[in-house]
Amino acid sequence: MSSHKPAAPDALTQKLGTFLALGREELAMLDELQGPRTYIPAGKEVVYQGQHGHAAYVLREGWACSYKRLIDGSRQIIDIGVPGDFLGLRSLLLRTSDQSFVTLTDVEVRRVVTSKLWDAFRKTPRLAGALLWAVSRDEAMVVEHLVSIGRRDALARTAHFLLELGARMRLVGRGSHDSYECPLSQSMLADALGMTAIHLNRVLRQLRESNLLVFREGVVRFIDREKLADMIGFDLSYLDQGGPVLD
Amino acid sequence: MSSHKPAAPDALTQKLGTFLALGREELAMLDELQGPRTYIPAGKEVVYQGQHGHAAYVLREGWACSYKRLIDGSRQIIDIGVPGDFLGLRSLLLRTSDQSFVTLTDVEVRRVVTSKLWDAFRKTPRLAGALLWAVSRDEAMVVEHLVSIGRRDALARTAHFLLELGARMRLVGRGSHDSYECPLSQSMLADALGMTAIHLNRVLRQLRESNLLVFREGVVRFIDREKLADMIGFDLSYLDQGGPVLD
DNA sequence: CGCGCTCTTGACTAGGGTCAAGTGCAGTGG
DNA sequence: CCACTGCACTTGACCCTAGTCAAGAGCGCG
Repeated sequence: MSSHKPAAPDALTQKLGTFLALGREELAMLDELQGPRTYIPAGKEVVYQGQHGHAAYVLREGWACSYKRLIDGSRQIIDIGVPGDFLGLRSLLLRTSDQSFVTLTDVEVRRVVTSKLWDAFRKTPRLAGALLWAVSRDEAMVVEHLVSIGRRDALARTAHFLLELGARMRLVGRGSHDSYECPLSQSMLADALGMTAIHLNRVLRQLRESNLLVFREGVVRFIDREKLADMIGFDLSYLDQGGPVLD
Repeated sequence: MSSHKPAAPDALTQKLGTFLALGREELAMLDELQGPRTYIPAGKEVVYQGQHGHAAYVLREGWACSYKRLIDGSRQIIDIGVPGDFLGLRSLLLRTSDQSFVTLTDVEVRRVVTSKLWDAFRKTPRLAGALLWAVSRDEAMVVEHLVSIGRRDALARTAHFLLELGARMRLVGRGSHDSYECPLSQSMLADALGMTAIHLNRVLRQLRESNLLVFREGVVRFIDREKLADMIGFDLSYLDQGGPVLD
Protein backbone atom coordinates (compact mmCIF):
# COMPACT_ATOMS: atom_id res chain seq x y z
CA MET A 1 0.00 0.00 0.00
CA SER A 2 2.75 2.47 -0.84
CA SER A 3 0.29 5.02 -2.19
CA HIS A 4 2.20 8.02 -1.05
CA LYS A 5 1.81 9.84 -4.30
CA PRO A 6 2.63 8.34 -7.65
CA ALA A 7 5.73 10.20 -8.79
CA ALA A 8 7.13 9.83 -12.30
CA PRO A 9 5.88 6.45 -13.49
CA ASP A 10 8.36 3.63 -13.32
CA ALA A 11 9.41 1.85 -16.48
CA LEU A 12 6.89 -0.97 -16.22
CA THR A 13 3.96 1.34 -15.65
CA GLN A 14 5.11 3.42 -18.55
CA LYS A 15 5.35 0.38 -20.80
CA LEU A 16 1.96 -0.97 -19.82
CA GLY A 17 0.57 2.49 -20.47
CA THR A 18 1.53 1.93 -24.08
CA PHE A 19 -1.05 -0.82 -24.18
CA LEU A 20 -3.82 0.71 -22.19
CA ALA A 21 -4.42 3.52 -19.76
CA LEU A 22 -4.42 2.13 -16.23
CA GLY A 23 -6.86 3.39 -13.64
CA ARG A 24 -6.23 4.17 -10.00
CA GLU A 25 -7.28 0.76 -8.76
CA GLU A 26 -5.28 -1.03 -11.39
CA LEU A 27 -2.17 0.90 -10.51
CA ALA A 28 -2.66 -0.04 -6.88
CA MET A 29 -2.98 -3.70 -7.79
CA LEU A 30 0.10 -3.48 -9.97
CA ASP A 31 1.95 -2.18 -6.95
CA GLU A 32 0.58 -4.92 -4.73
CA LEU A 33 1.75 -7.53 -7.17
CA GLN A 34 5.31 -6.55 -6.49
CA GLY A 35 7.32 -7.19 -3.36
CA PRO A 36 9.74 -4.71 -1.81
CA ARG A 37 12.52 -3.12 -3.82
CA THR A 38 15.64 -5.17 -3.83
CA TYR A 39 19.10 -4.31 -5.08
CA ILE A 40 21.33 -6.89 -6.69
CA PRO A 41 24.89 -6.31 -7.86
CA ALA A 42 26.07 -6.87 -11.41
CA GLY A 43 26.97 -10.38 -12.48
CA LYS A 44 24.73 -12.19 -10.03
CA GLU A 45 22.86 -15.24 -11.16
CA VAL A 46 19.28 -14.67 -10.07
CA VAL A 47 17.75 -17.89 -11.39
CA TYR A 48 19.68 -20.82 -12.79
CA GLN A 49 18.81 -23.33 -15.47
CA GLY A 50 17.21 -26.33 -13.81
CA GLN A 51 16.26 -24.47 -10.67
CA HIS A 52 13.13 -25.58 -8.94
CA GLY A 53 10.55 -23.23 -7.52
CA HIS A 54 12.14 -20.18 -9.06
CA ALA A 55 10.69 -16.71 -8.74
CA ALA A 56 9.89 -13.98 -11.23
CA TYR A 57 10.90 -10.35 -10.96
CA VAL A 58 10.17 -6.95 -12.33
CA LEU A 59 13.37 -5.27 -13.41
CA ARG A 60 13.09 -1.64 -12.39
CA GLU A 61 16.57 -0.35 -13.02
CA GLY A 62 19.56 -1.84 -14.74
CA TRP A 63 20.04 -4.62 -17.26
CA ALA A 64 19.82 -8.38 -17.05
CA CYS A 65 19.70 -11.26 -19.49
CA SER A 66 18.45 -14.78 -19.78
CA TYR A 67 20.47 -17.52 -21.42
CA LYS A 68 20.87 -21.22 -21.85
CA ARG A 69 24.13 -23.05 -21.64
CA LEU A 70 24.94 -26.05 -23.82
CA ILE A 71 26.92 -29.15 -22.91
CA ASP A 72 29.95 -27.89 -24.83
CA GLY A 73 30.05 -24.83 -22.59
CA SER A 74 28.89 -22.32 -25.16
CA ARG A 75 25.89 -20.24 -24.32
CA GLN A 76 23.07 -18.56 -26.13
CA ILE A 77 21.53 -15.43 -24.73
CA ILE A 78 17.79 -15.53 -25.24
CA ASP A 79 16.75 -12.15 -24.20
CA ILE A 80 18.04 -8.93 -22.74
CA GLY A 81 16.06 -7.35 -19.94
CA VAL A 82 15.94 -3.58 -19.68
CA PRO A 83 14.07 -1.48 -17.13
CA GLY A 84 10.38 -2.32 -17.09
CA ASP A 85 10.85 -5.91 -18.21
CA PHE A 86 9.82 -9.06 -16.44
CA LEU A 87 12.41 -11.66 -15.57
CA GLY A 88 11.26 -15.25 -15.66
CA LEU A 89 7.55 -14.60 -15.74
CA ARG A 90 6.97 -16.87 -18.68
CA SER A 91 8.67 -19.84 -17.09
CA LEU A 92 6.96 -19.41 -13.76
CA LEU A 93 4.64 -22.34 -14.33
CA LEU A 94 7.38 -24.72 -15.43
CA ARG A 95 8.49 -27.09 -12.72
CA THR A 96 12.09 -26.23 -13.36
CA SER A 97 13.39 -23.11 -14.99
CA ASP A 98 14.52 -23.80 -18.52
CA GLN A 99 16.94 -20.89 -18.54
CA SER A 100 19.26 -18.85 -16.35
CA PHE A 101 19.08 -15.18 -15.51
CA VAL A 102 22.02 -12.94 -14.70
CA THR A 103 22.25 -9.30 -13.88
CA LEU A 104 24.47 -7.35 -16.25
CA THR A 105 24.63 -4.20 -14.16
CA ASP A 106 23.65 -3.40 -10.62
CA VAL A 107 19.90 -3.66 -10.68
CA GLU A 108 16.82 -2.78 -8.74
CA VAL A 109 14.10 -5.42 -8.85
CA ARG A 110 10.84 -6.26 -7.18
CA ARG A 111 9.79 -9.84 -6.82
CA VAL A 112 6.48 -10.81 -8.39
CA VAL A 113 4.08 -11.87 -5.65
CA THR A 114 2.68 -14.87 -7.44
CA SER A 115 0.02 -15.57 -4.86
CA LYS A 116 -1.66 -12.32 -5.85
CA LEU A 117 -1.64 -12.98 -9.55
CA TRP A 118 -4.93 -14.81 -9.40
CA ASP A 119 -6.42 -11.93 -7.45
CA ALA A 120 -5.35 -9.66 -10.24
CA PHE A 121 -7.13 -11.78 -12.78
CA ARG A 122 -10.30 -11.67 -10.76
CA LYS A 123 -10.32 -8.09 -9.55
CA THR A 124 -8.52 -6.19 -12.27
CA PRO A 125 -8.89 -8.09 -15.52
CA ARG A 126 -7.79 -5.09 -17.55
CA LEU A 127 -4.51 -5.05 -15.68
CA ALA A 128 -4.18 -8.79 -16.11
CA GLY A 129 -4.73 -8.29 -19.82
CA ALA A 130 -2.01 -5.68 -19.89
CA LEU A 131 0.37 -8.03 -18.12
CA LEU A 132 -0.39 -10.83 -20.54
CA TRP A 133 0.11 -8.36 -23.36
CA ALA A 134 3.56 -7.53 -22.01
CA VAL A 135 4.43 -11.20 -21.84
CA SER A 136 3.15 -11.73 -25.39
CA ARG A 137 5.25 -8.85 -26.58
CA ASP A 138 8.33 -10.31 -24.93
CA GLU A 139 7.59 -13.53 -26.67
CA ALA A 140 7.25 -11.72 -29.99
CA MET A 141 10.74 -10.37 -29.41
CA VAL A 142 12.12 -13.83 -28.81
CA VAL A 143 10.46 -14.94 -32.02
CA GLU A 144 11.95 -12.06 -33.95
CA HIS A 145 15.29 -12.92 -32.42
CA LEU A 146 14.94 -16.47 -33.67
CA VAL A 147 14.14 -15.21 -37.15
CA SER A 148 17.19 -12.98 -37.03
CA ILE A 149 19.52 -15.77 -36.11
CA GLY A 150 17.95 -18.16 -38.56
CA ARG A 151 17.73 -15.97 -41.60
CA ARG A 152 19.76 -12.79 -41.36
CA ASP A 153 23.49 -12.51 -41.91
CA ALA A 154 25.79 -11.24 -39.21
CA LEU A 155 25.59 -7.60 -40.22
CA ALA A 156 21.82 -7.41 -40.50
CA ARG A 157 21.43 -9.39 -37.32
CA THR A 158 23.66 -7.06 -35.35
CA ALA A 159 22.04 -3.93 -36.73
CA HIS A 160 18.57 -5.28 -36.12
CA PHE A 161 19.37 -6.17 -32.56
CA LEU A 162 20.82 -2.78 -31.74
CA LEU A 163 17.93 -0.98 -33.41
CA GLU A 164 15.47 -3.04 -31.42
CA LEU A 165 17.23 -2.35 -28.16
CA GLY A 166 17.16 1.35 -28.99
CA ALA A 167 13.42 1.23 -29.57
CA ARG A 168 12.88 -0.61 -26.32
CA MET A 169 14.95 1.88 -24.39
CA ARG A 170 13.05 4.80 -25.80
CA LEU A 171 9.77 3.14 -24.93
CA VAL A 172 10.67 3.28 -21.27
CA GLY A 173 12.11 6.74 -21.45
CA ARG A 174 15.82 5.88 -21.65
CA GLY A 175 18.05 7.08 -24.41
CA SER A 176 17.35 9.46 -27.25
CA HIS A 177 16.45 9.05 -30.88
CA ASP A 178 19.98 8.41 -31.99
CA SER A 179 21.82 6.98 -29.01
CA TYR A 180 21.47 4.99 -25.83
CA GLU A 181 23.58 3.45 -23.14
CA CYS A 182 24.25 -0.22 -23.61
CA PRO A 183 26.31 -2.00 -20.96
CA LEU A 184 26.76 -5.18 -22.99
CA SER A 185 30.26 -6.39 -23.70
CA GLN A 186 31.06 -7.55 -27.19
CA SER A 187 31.23 -11.14 -26.11
CA MET A 188 27.75 -10.91 -24.63
CA LEU A 189 26.38 -9.31 -27.73
CA ALA A 190 27.99 -12.12 -29.68
CA ASP A 191 26.39 -14.71 -27.42
CA ALA A 192 23.06 -13.07 -28.00
CA LEU A 193 23.51 -12.96 -31.76
CA GLY A 194 24.71 -16.50 -32.16
CA MET A 195 28.17 -15.65 -33.39
CA THR A 196 31.70 -15.36 -32.08
CA ALA A 197 32.95 -12.27 -30.33
CA ILE A 198 35.71 -12.00 -32.90
CA HIS A 199 33.35 -11.88 -35.80
CA LEU A 200 31.07 -9.47 -34.00
CA ASN A 201 34.02 -7.18 -33.57
CA ARG A 202 34.59 -7.22 -37.33
CA VAL A 203 30.92 -6.50 -37.95
CA LEU A 204 30.97 -3.57 -35.55
CA ARG A 205 33.97 -2.18 -37.33
CA GLN A 206 32.18 -2.51 -40.63
CA LEU A 207 29.12 -0.69 -39.26
CA ARG A 208 31.37 2.05 -37.93
CA GLU A 209 33.34 2.43 -41.14
CA SER A 210 30.13 2.56 -43.19
CA ASN A 211 28.99 5.47 -41.03
CA LEU A 212 25.94 3.63 -39.84
CA LEU A 213 26.45 3.23 -36.13
CA VAL A 214 29.13 3.35 -33.47
CA PHE A 215 29.13 1.16 -30.39
CA ARG A 216 31.90 2.28 -28.10
CA GLU A 217 32.39 2.74 -24.40
CA GLY A 218 28.98 1.43 -23.54
CA VAL A 219 27.07 3.72 -25.85
CA VAL A 220 25.30 2.88 -29.08
CA ARG A 221 25.13 5.89 -31.37
CA PHE A 222 23.32 5.80 -34.68
CA ILE A 223 25.01 7.86 -37.35
CA ASP A 224 22.45 7.17 -40.02
CA ARG A 225 19.50 5.49 -38.44
CA GLU A 226 17.26 5.79 -41.48
CA LYS A 227 19.70 4.20 -43.85
CA LEU A 228 20.52 1.44 -41.43
CA ALA A 229 16.87 0.67 -40.79
CA ASP A 230 15.83 0.27 -44.36
CA MET A 231 19.06 -1.39 -45.37
CA ILE A 232 18.06 -4.34 -43.23
CA GLY A 233 14.31 -3.92 -43.51
CA PHE A 234 13.79 -3.06 -39.87
CA ASP A 235 10.12 -3.09 -39.02
CA LEU A 236 9.24 -2.88 -35.36
CA SER A 237 5.57 -3.58 -35.75
CA TYR A 238 6.12 -6.74 -33.72
CA LEU A 239 6.84 -4.50 -30.74
CA ASP A 240 3.22 -3.43 -30.96
CA GLN A 241 3.75 0.12 -29.81
CA GLY A 242 0.46 1.46 -30.98
CA GLY A 243 -0.42 3.86 -28.23
CA PRO A 244 -3.05 3.13 -25.59
CA VAL A 245 -6.01 1.03 -26.57
CA LEU A 246 -8.67 2.67 -24.45
CA ASP A 247 -10.94 -0.38 -24.55
CA MET B 1 -22.24 -28.96 -23.03
CA SER B 2 -21.34 -31.92 -25.21
CA SER B 3 -21.09 -34.18 -22.17
CA HIS B 4 -22.29 -37.29 -23.87
CA LYS B 5 -19.56 -39.39 -22.48
CA PRO B 6 -15.90 -38.49 -22.62
CA ALA B 7 -14.43 -40.99 -25.08
CA ALA B 8 -10.69 -41.37 -25.60
CA PRO B 9 -9.21 -38.04 -24.56
CA ASP B 10 -8.23 -35.74 -27.38
CA ALA B 11 -4.62 -34.67 -27.76
CA LEU B 12 -4.97 -31.40 -25.85
CA THR B 13 -6.67 -33.02 -22.88
CA GLN B 14 -4.01 -35.68 -22.88
CA LYS B 15 -1.27 -33.08 -22.91
CA LEU B 16 -2.80 -30.99 -20.15
CA GLY B 17 -3.17 -34.19 -18.15
CA THR B 18 0.60 -34.33 -18.13
CA PHE B 19 0.56 -31.20 -16.06
CA LEU B 20 -2.31 -31.87 -13.76
CA ALA B 21 -5.29 -34.16 -13.46
CA LEU B 22 -8.38 -32.30 -14.63
CA GLY B 23 -11.70 -32.72 -12.86
CA ARG B 24 -15.13 -33.06 -14.36
CA GLU B 25 -15.93 -29.38 -14.20
CA GLU B 26 -12.61 -28.37 -15.62
CA LEU B 27 -13.02 -30.72 -18.55
CA ALA B 28 -16.41 -29.19 -19.21
CA MET B 29 -14.95 -25.71 -19.19
CA LEU B 30 -12.15 -26.81 -21.48
CA ASP B 31 -14.78 -27.99 -23.90
CA GLU B 32 -16.72 -24.76 -23.62
CA LEU B 33 -13.63 -22.79 -24.41
CA GLN B 34 -13.56 -24.32 -27.85
CA GLY B 35 -15.92 -23.62 -30.72
CA PRO B 36 -17.24 -26.27 -33.10
CA ARG B 37 -14.94 -28.61 -34.95
CA THR B 38 -13.76 -27.22 -38.23
CA TYR B 39 -11.88 -28.88 -41.03
CA ILE B 40 -9.30 -27.03 -43.06
CA PRO B 41 -7.41 -28.41 -46.04
CA ALA B 42 -3.62 -28.58 -46.25
CA GLY B 43 -1.72 -25.51 -47.32
CA LYS B 44 -4.27 -22.99 -46.13
CA GLU B 45 -3.09 -19.82 -44.45
CA VAL B 46 -5.12 -19.55 -41.26
CA VAL B 47 -3.67 -16.32 -39.92
CA TYR B 48 -1.30 -14.04 -41.79
CA GLN B 49 1.50 -11.82 -40.57
CA GLY B 50 0.09 -8.36 -39.93
CA GLN B 51 -3.48 -9.56 -39.64
CA HIS B 52 -5.70 -7.63 -37.31
CA GLY B 53 -8.16 -9.24 -34.94
CA HIS B 54 -6.84 -12.72 -35.57
CA ALA B 55 -8.17 -15.77 -33.78
CA ALA B 56 -6.52 -18.63 -31.92
CA TYR B 57 -7.21 -22.30 -32.46
CA VAL B 58 -6.72 -25.67 -30.88
CA LEU B 59 -5.21 -28.05 -33.39
CA ARG B 60 -6.92 -31.38 -32.89
CA GLU B 61 -5.70 -33.38 -35.84
CA GLY B 62 -3.03 -32.73 -38.42
CA TRP B 63 -0.01 -30.49 -38.57
CA ALA B 64 0.44 -26.76 -38.96
CA CYS B 65 3.27 -24.30 -38.56
CA SER B 66 3.90 -20.67 -37.81
CA TYR B 67 6.47 -18.62 -39.66
CA LYS B 68 7.67 -15.16 -40.45
CA ARG B 69 8.64 -13.99 -43.88
CA LEU B 70 11.46 -11.52 -44.46
CA ILE B 71 11.67 -8.76 -47.03
CA ASP B 72 14.00 -10.82 -49.21
CA GLY B 73 11.34 -13.51 -49.48
CA SER B 74 13.02 -16.09 -47.30
CA ARG B 75 11.09 -17.42 -44.40
CA GLN B 76 11.78 -18.76 -40.95
CA ILE B 77 9.49 -21.33 -39.44
CA ILE B 78 9.05 -20.60 -35.77
CA ASP B 79 7.16 -23.53 -34.58
CA ILE B 80 5.51 -26.71 -35.75
CA GLY B 81 2.05 -27.46 -34.43
CA VAL B 82 1.08 -31.08 -33.85
CA PRO B 83 -2.21 -32.40 -32.48
CA GLY B 84 -3.00 -30.89 -29.10
CA ASP B 85 -1.17 -27.64 -29.75
CA PHE B 86 -2.51 -24.13 -29.72
CA LEU B 87 -2.20 -21.97 -32.77
CA GLY B 88 -1.75 -18.29 -32.18
CA LEU B 89 -2.72 -18.21 -28.54
CA ARG B 90 0.35 -16.31 -27.48
CA SER B 91 -0.18 -13.51 -29.98
CA LEU B 92 -3.85 -13.14 -29.22
CA LEU B 93 -3.33 -9.94 -27.28
CA LEU B 94 -1.18 -8.30 -29.89
CA ARG B 95 -3.01 -5.82 -32.06
CA THR B 96 -1.63 -7.43 -35.18
CA SER B 97 -0.36 -10.94 -35.51
CA ASP B 98 3.41 -10.99 -35.70
CA GLN B 99 3.49 -14.26 -37.59
CA SER B 100 1.60 -16.37 -40.10
CA PHE B 101 0.06 -19.80 -39.64
CA VAL B 102 -0.37 -22.40 -42.36
CA THR B 103 -1.79 -25.88 -42.28
CA LEU B 104 0.67 -28.51 -43.44
CA THR B 105 -1.86 -31.31 -43.74
CA ASP B 106 -5.62 -31.42 -43.68
CA VAL B 107 -6.46 -30.46 -40.13
CA GLU B 108 -9.25 -30.46 -37.62
CA VAL B 109 -9.32 -27.41 -35.38
CA ARG B 110 -11.57 -25.73 -32.87
CA ARG B 111 -11.52 -22.01 -32.48
CA VAL B 112 -10.67 -20.66 -29.02
CA VAL B 113 -13.67 -18.79 -27.67
CA THR B 114 -11.78 -15.87 -26.27
CA SER B 115 -14.76 -14.33 -24.56
CA LYS B 116 -14.84 -17.31 -22.22
CA LEU B 117 -11.18 -17.18 -21.31
CA TRP B 118 -11.82 -14.76 -18.48
CA ASP B 119 -14.58 -17.00 -17.20
CA ALA B 120 -12.09 -19.81 -17.12
CA PHE B 121 -9.72 -17.76 -15.02
CA ARG B 122 -12.46 -17.01 -12.55
CA LYS B 123 -14.29 -20.29 -12.35
CA THR B 124 -11.61 -22.87 -13.03
CA PRO B 125 -8.27 -21.40 -12.04
CA ARG B 126 -6.62 -24.81 -12.09
CA LEU B 127 -7.58 -25.23 -15.72
CA ALA B 128 -6.40 -21.70 -16.45
CA GLY B 129 -3.10 -22.61 -14.84
CA ALA B 130 -2.84 -25.68 -17.02
CA LEU B 131 -3.48 -23.59 -20.12
CA LEU B 132 -0.85 -21.07 -19.12
CA TRP B 133 1.48 -23.98 -18.46
CA ALA B 134 0.90 -25.24 -22.00
CA VAL B 135 1.66 -21.80 -23.39
CA SER B 136 4.81 -21.56 -21.26
CA ARG B 137 5.91 -24.91 -22.51
CA ASP B 138 5.41 -23.85 -26.11
CA GLU B 139 7.54 -20.84 -25.40
CA ALA B 140 10.21 -23.00 -23.87
CA MET B 141 10.28 -24.88 -27.14
CA VAL B 142 10.70 -21.69 -29.11
CA VAL B 143 13.54 -20.75 -26.81
CA GLU B 144 15.21 -24.11 -27.27
CA HIS B 145 14.75 -23.68 -31.01
CA LEU B 146 16.51 -20.34 -30.82
CA VAL B 147 19.37 -21.92 -28.92
CA SER B 148 19.61 -24.65 -31.52
CA ILE B 149 19.85 -22.25 -34.41
CA GLY B 150 22.23 -19.97 -32.56
CA ARG B 151 24.65 -22.50 -31.19
CA ARG B 152 24.35 -25.94 -32.72
CA ASP B 153 25.76 -26.97 -36.07
CA ALA B 154 23.53 -28.26 -38.83
CA LEU B 155 23.76 -31.90 -37.85
CA ALA B 156 23.03 -31.43 -34.16
CA ARG B 157 20.27 -28.97 -34.96
CA THR B 158 18.54 -31.36 -37.29
CA ALA B 159 18.86 -34.30 -34.94
CA HIS B 160 17.65 -32.24 -32.01
CA PHE B 161 14.63 -31.03 -33.89
CA LEU B 162 13.60 -34.48 -35.01
CA LEU B 163 14.11 -35.93 -31.54
CA GLU B 164 11.99 -33.18 -30.05
CA LEU B 165 9.21 -33.72 -32.55
CA GLY B 166 9.28 -37.40 -31.72
CA ALA B 167 8.92 -36.68 -28.01
CA ARG B 168 6.03 -34.32 -28.68
CA MET B 169 4.27 -36.85 -30.84
CA ARG B 170 4.58 -39.53 -28.21
CA LEU B 171 3.24 -37.19 -25.56
CA VAL B 172 -0.04 -36.97 -27.44
CA GLY B 173 -0.17 -40.63 -28.28
CA ARG B 174 1.13 -40.46 -31.84
CA GLY B 175 4.08 -42.47 -33.05
CA SER B 176 6.15 -45.08 -31.25
CA HIS B 177 9.46 -45.03 -29.44
CA ASP B 178 11.53 -45.23 -32.59
CA SER B 179 9.43 -43.77 -35.35
CA TYR B 180 6.69 -41.32 -36.19
CA GLU B 181 4.96 -39.83 -39.17
CA CYS B 182 6.26 -36.47 -40.20
CA PRO B 183 4.59 -34.75 -43.12
CA LEU B 184 7.22 -32.03 -43.43
CA SER B 185 9.01 -31.60 -46.73
CA GLN B 186 12.74 -31.12 -46.68
CA SER B 187 12.43 -27.50 -47.67
CA MET B 188 10.12 -26.87 -44.74
CA LEU B 189 12.41 -28.61 -42.35
CA ALA B 190 15.18 -26.46 -43.72
CA ASP B 191 13.12 -23.31 -43.20
CA ALA B 192 12.55 -24.38 -39.65
CA LEU B 193 16.19 -25.09 -39.01
CA GLY B 194 17.55 -21.93 -40.53
CA MET B 195 19.44 -23.58 -43.35
CA THR B 196 19.02 -24.32 -47.03
CA ALA B 197 17.10 -27.34 -48.29
CA ILE B 198 20.20 -28.48 -50.13
CA HIS B 199 22.31 -28.56 -47.05
CA LEU B 200 19.58 -30.22 -45.05
CA ASN B 201 19.50 -32.94 -47.65
CA ARG B 202 23.21 -33.52 -47.15
CA VAL B 203 22.74 -33.64 -43.40
CA LEU B 204 19.93 -36.15 -43.68
CA ARG B 205 22.13 -38.33 -45.85
CA GLN B 206 24.85 -38.12 -43.25
CA LEU B 207 22.44 -39.14 -40.49
CA ARG B 208 21.23 -42.02 -42.61
CA GLU B 209 24.72 -43.21 -43.53
CA SER B 210 25.81 -43.04 -39.89
CA ASN B 211 22.94 -45.35 -39.00
CA LEU B 212 21.37 -42.83 -36.70
CA LEU B 213 18.05 -42.00 -38.27
CA VAL B 214 16.20 -42.24 -41.54
CA PHE B 215 13.67 -39.68 -42.72
CA ARG B 216 12.01 -40.97 -45.82
CA GLU B 217 8.53 -41.00 -47.29
CA GLY B 218 7.08 -38.96 -44.47
CA VAL B 219 8.36 -41.14 -41.67
CA VAL B 220 11.15 -40.43 -39.21
CA ARG B 221 12.71 -43.66 -37.99
CA PHE B 222 15.40 -43.70 -35.37
CA ILE B 223 17.99 -46.41 -35.93
CA ASP B 224 20.01 -45.62 -32.84
CA ARG B 225 18.05 -43.22 -30.70
CA GLU B 226 20.35 -43.52 -27.69
CA LYS B 227 23.53 -42.78 -29.57
CA LEU B 228 21.92 -39.91 -31.42
CA ALA B 229 20.54 -38.38 -28.25
CA ASP B 230 23.74 -38.30 -26.30
CA MET B 231 25.83 -37.44 -29.33
CA ILE B 232 24.10 -34.07 -29.39
CA GLY B 233 23.34 -33.82 -25.69
CA PHE B 234 19.59 -34.05 -26.10
CA ASP B 235 17.87 -33.22 -22.85
CA LEU B 236 14.14 -32.74 -23.00
CA SER B 237 13.71 -31.41 -19.50
CA TYR B 238 12.50 -28.16 -21.04
CA LEU B 239 9.45 -30.06 -22.24
CA ASP B 240 8.53 -30.44 -18.60
CA GLN B 241 6.95 -33.85 -18.92
CA GLY B 242 6.95 -34.68 -15.28
CA GLY B 243 3.66 -36.44 -14.85
CA PRO B 244 0.66 -34.82 -13.16
CA VAL B 245 1.27 -32.37 -10.38
CA LEU B 246 -1.70 -33.08 -8.22
CA ASP B 247 -1.61 -29.71 -6.47
C1' DC C 1 53.67 -5.41 -10.94
C1' DG C 2 51.16 -8.88 -12.87
C1' DC C 3 46.78 -10.97 -13.75
C1' DG C 4 42.59 -11.09 -16.16
C1' DC C 5 39.29 -9.09 -19.07
C1' DT C 6 37.80 -6.61 -23.17
C1' DC C 7 38.84 -5.24 -27.49
C1' DT C 8 41.44 -5.52 -31.98
C1' DT C 9 43.54 -7.40 -36.05
C1' DG C 10 45.64 -10.81 -39.20
C1' DA C 11 46.02 -15.43 -41.37
C1' DC C 12 43.98 -19.59 -42.23
C1' DT C 13 40.11 -22.97 -42.36
C1' DA C 14 35.73 -25.07 -42.75
C1' DG C 15 30.82 -25.25 -42.57
C1' DG C 16 27.27 -24.20 -45.12
C1' DG C 17 25.41 -21.33 -49.14
C1' DT C 18 25.04 -20.91 -54.29
C1' DC C 19 24.73 -22.60 -58.82
C1' DA C 20 23.78 -26.13 -61.89
C1' DA C 21 22.17 -30.46 -63.53
C1' DG C 22 19.53 -34.44 -63.18
C1' DT C 23 16.09 -38.05 -61.27
C1' DG C 24 11.59 -39.62 -60.09
C1' DC C 25 7.25 -39.06 -59.41
C1' DA C 26 2.05 -37.25 -59.54
C1' DG C 27 -1.10 -34.61 -62.08
C1' DT C 28 -3.10 -32.77 -66.40
C1' DG C 29 -4.41 -32.39 -70.82
C1' DG C 30 -4.07 -33.82 -75.68
C1' DC D 1 -1.55 -43.75 -73.68
C1' DC D 2 1.89 -40.43 -73.71
C1' DA D 3 3.90 -35.85 -73.67
C1' DC D 4 4.43 -31.90 -70.54
C1' DT D 5 4.79 -29.53 -66.34
C1' DG D 6 5.84 -28.91 -61.66
C1' DC D 7 7.53 -30.28 -57.33
C1' DA D 8 10.46 -32.84 -54.03
C1' DC D 9 14.59 -34.79 -53.70
C1' DT D 10 19.77 -35.68 -54.93
C1' DT D 11 24.39 -34.80 -55.94
C1' DG D 12 28.58 -32.40 -57.48
C1' DA D 13 31.59 -28.25 -57.96
C1' DC D 14 32.70 -23.97 -56.29
C1' DC D 15 32.76 -19.98 -53.22
C1' DC D 16 32.09 -17.02 -49.26
C1' DT D 17 30.74 -16.06 -44.58
C1' DA D 18 31.93 -16.78 -40.26
C1' DG D 19 34.74 -19.76 -37.06
C1' DT D 20 39.50 -20.89 -35.25
C1' DC D 21 44.05 -19.85 -33.92
C1' DA D 22 47.35 -16.57 -32.56
C1' DA D 23 49.21 -12.34 -30.93
C1' DG D 24 49.10 -7.93 -29.04
C1' DA D 25 47.19 -3.47 -26.89
C1' DG D 26 44.76 -1.06 -23.25
C1' DC D 27 42.91 -0.99 -18.67
C1' DG D 28 41.17 -1.84 -13.94
C1' DC D 29 42.36 -4.21 -9.73
C1' DG D 30 44.50 -6.79 -5.90
